[in-house]
Amino acid sequence: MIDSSVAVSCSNCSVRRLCLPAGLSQADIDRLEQVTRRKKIVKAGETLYRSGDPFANLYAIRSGSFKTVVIAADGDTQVTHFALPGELLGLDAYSSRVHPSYAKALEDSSVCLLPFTQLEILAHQVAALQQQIYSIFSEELRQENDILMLLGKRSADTRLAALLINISSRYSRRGYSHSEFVLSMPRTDIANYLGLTAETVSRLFSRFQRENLIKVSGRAVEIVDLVGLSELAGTHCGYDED
Amino acid sequence: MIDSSVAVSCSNCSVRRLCLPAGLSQADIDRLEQVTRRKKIVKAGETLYRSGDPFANLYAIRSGSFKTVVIAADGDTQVTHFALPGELLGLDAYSSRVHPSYAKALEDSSVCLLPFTQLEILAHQVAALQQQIYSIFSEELRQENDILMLLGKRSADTRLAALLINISSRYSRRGYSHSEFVLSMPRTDIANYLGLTAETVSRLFSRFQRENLIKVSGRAVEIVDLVGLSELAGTHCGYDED
DNA sequence: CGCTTCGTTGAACTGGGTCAACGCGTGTGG
DNA sequence: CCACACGCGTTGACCCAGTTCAACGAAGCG
Repeated sequence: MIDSSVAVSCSNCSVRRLCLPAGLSQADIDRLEQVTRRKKIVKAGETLYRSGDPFANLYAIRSGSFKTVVIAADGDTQVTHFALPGELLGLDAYSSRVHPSYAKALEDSSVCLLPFTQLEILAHQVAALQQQIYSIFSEELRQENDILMLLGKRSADTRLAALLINISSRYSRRGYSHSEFVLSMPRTDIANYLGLTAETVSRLFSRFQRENLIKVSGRAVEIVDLVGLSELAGTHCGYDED
Repeated sequence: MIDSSVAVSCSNCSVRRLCLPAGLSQADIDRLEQVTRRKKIVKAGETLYRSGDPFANLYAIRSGSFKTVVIAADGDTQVTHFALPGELLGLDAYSSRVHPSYAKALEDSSVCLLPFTQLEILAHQVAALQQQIYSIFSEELRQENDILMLLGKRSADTRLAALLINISSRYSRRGYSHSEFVLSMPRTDIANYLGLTAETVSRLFSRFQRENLIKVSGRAVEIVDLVGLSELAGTHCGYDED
């Protein structure tokens, strides 16, 4: 499973500016690389970790994308995140020492393993890294607030609009087009994430297209009227659009 | 606003076992107390911090309760937490250095101020405290997952049942009865939190009483049939029932 | 090819929202 | 000390957004 031939250093990793704190010296980066050397390839549909797995690593996504899913006692599931390159998985496992959710690759993906105990030790020595960890935790909490807001009281069209804008801004953040992208997840996952049904999501895609907000062809999306879509979404949940 | 006469040491604080990591030495506790000496009284309806306030402190609730609320760009609000004694407020403000939500006291309350920069320094010196901070962050994320699950696909009765069980277990954790308690928040806040309307919540309280799951009288709740209520809630979201 | 998964669309149904009335407690001012 | 108002909770009647059920086309894959 673990392919060390994939090993690429942090300093030339395509997502480095998202993973690394700004103020790290070259020496610090070198030390971080010692900790993060192991990479892993995960094929589409494979799980990165399962619910109940012992917590050992955080995972930084280098390429591809994942969904994280929690399973209720009655077997019902809830998609809690769509994770894109440069984002971190596994933070919610620290306190219980067990992953409360599972992460499944939506497409062929590669991740960087961050053994948390080693990271902890390094963070203890490098203040900037420590702060970066706090910052990631905190940012994660803030984003959850946005999702709560979305699921709490919003109509179906608002939810989908907000998701599209969110994903758009996250793609643009990593340097890709913010107006054209290919969703890596099926409609059912989008529906589950938004607390809707796949049918409703499908109808909304059609309606958005009819209203000239977007163009859709399967999973390929082009945002035609960003302003209109943002208005629908209510501007909040725009996250950080650099 | 800040009343230092309220100052009580951590070592005899009634919620200490919730705030403090297990493995702290007396010397470490003494040092922590240096950092956490300032207390604040917040009357019912007053805000502890507002959305947009600069991030300076975390707040540990000593007594009373709070709701945290995020405000969307369009002015719509979402209650994201009900915080009870022993719980921590303000973690989501670290990354942006600004509170993304506001916290309002649901009843007369008192909190303990934790200046984060000082806490950070201390945590750097005391590993157990560092781990406790990670743990609290992580636990917070895990709990958000549960709430997401709730708002995602659950019916109204399931949501309310899950909230009641959640609150019950949190009260029992701090040593109070898990079967009888007084909700400190109005119906409208419960409804907002659960993504429902006050009318629906009210009807559900009535229905639960009719079905002999609970007894309600205004905000006073007695859980009559915990098993039945748990089944309705789907067992998930039971959190930690010690 | 046939089979399965995915997306779309239509038609009918329903859970929860909306609107409106009312009751109860509390606080306030005459 | 009472009258009145205001906030909060409850209940009823109606309605609609989104679900459910079902059919069907398209795309990926053995």
